[in-house]
Amino acid sequence: MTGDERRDQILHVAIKLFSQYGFRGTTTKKIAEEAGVSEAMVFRHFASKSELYHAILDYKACESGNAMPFAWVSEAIKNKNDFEVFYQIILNALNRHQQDPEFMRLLMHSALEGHELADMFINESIVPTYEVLSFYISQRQRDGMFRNLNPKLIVRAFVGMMIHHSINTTLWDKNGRILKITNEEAARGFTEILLNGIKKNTD
Amino acid sequence: MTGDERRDQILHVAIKLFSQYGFRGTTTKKIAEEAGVSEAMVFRHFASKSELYHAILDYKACESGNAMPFAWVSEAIKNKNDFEVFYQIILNALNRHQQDPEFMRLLMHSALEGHELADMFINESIVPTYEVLSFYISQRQRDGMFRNLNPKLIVRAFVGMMIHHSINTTLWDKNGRILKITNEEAARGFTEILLNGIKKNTD
DNA sequence: TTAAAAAGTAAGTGCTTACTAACTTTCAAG
DNA sequence: CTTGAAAGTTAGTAAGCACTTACTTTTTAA
Repeated sequence: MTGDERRDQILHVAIKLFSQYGFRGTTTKKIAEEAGVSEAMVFRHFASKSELYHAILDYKACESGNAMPFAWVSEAIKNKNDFEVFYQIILNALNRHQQDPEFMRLLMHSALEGHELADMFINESIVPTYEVLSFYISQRQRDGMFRNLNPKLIVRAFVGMMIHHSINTTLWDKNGRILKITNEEAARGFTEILLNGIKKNTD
Repeated sequence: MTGDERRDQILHVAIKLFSQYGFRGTTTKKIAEEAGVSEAMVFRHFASKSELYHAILDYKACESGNAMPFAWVSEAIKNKNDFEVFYQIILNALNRHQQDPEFMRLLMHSALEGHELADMFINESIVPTYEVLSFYISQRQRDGMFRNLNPKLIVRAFVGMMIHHSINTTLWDKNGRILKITNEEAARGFTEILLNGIKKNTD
């Protein structure tokens, strides 16, 4: 195996283990074992355990960060298609989290252990969501379409439904013991509840 | 200091450290240091580190478990006072989590590390919430007051707003950089959104 | 007053950890 | 072929871990 291939393989093993056991809970020995090499090889590719963690940051930043947030709903935002705006954002998030459940765990470990991944995610994903959505909501309030609730509170309710459902389906209730539905159904249901909850009663 | 006093003190130090650094991330040496005793004293009171963890379980179970879930909203449920039912449950949860932010962290560490505290919490707190509320919701749907959405999905939306807001205020957005409101305002806002979101449009 | 029980400690044990030095194997270019 | 760099290993190191043993000090009750 070439150097780059091996480096990549070790990185992926590390992502898997860090997401399962956290940074502190993962040993370099275990990483080496799972990668099928000696521990010394891990340290040939990554000077230290925490450099390995930072390599994961870079990798994850490249993988998801360049997704140009909300470009794909800008059309719906422009057309003021309320349902489409919220439905697409939820559905996209649920699908992404389901495809990459490791990332959710990695994120939570990082948040609890106080590493940078959590900050990175908040600044690059959560904060923009709050900004874009609360701007859209206050615009629709000025249009007289939404009731005058605190826009940030509405976004928190929205993000809450979304994240909590993701965490449930990928972490605690994997087999759907409490609730088993498709992402489309969930996205539709949450969007309906939210929109009816904040719309002015004009119909 | 008497034996019981010392035991209690060590227990509380352990709760604080486990909630901060997780089970694996907390050393018995650190616990002893913070308690101002030698490490041997920790092992005199608790045979092992994991017995110490289980003592915390018992302690937390006694502290919160006997709270007789939903006794205090049974009146509102009987009277079918929708607002009061949801408002009281959210407000109570937000206040409890704010008073004891350690518990949220302990819970999340436990969920990620696969310890029993998370299961305990889910079975004794989350599952009953789902049962009581989805029963109430389907009853109100039969009354023709709520729209026919999946009751469990509604509860998930509800719990999502609640838990996510708690986690935000106690973990990530402590100083209210993203959103700063009182628990009463949050509870009122979430309840309004949810109820308007699921009510039949008869007004 | 005294003896024994309880509270507390110092100094370890053997194992695991992140990390390293010194060595061997593989393999493609000259 | 041969040679030299890259891929790989073995066998460590010092520090840190949960946990123990053998000891000293303090408190309490007869």
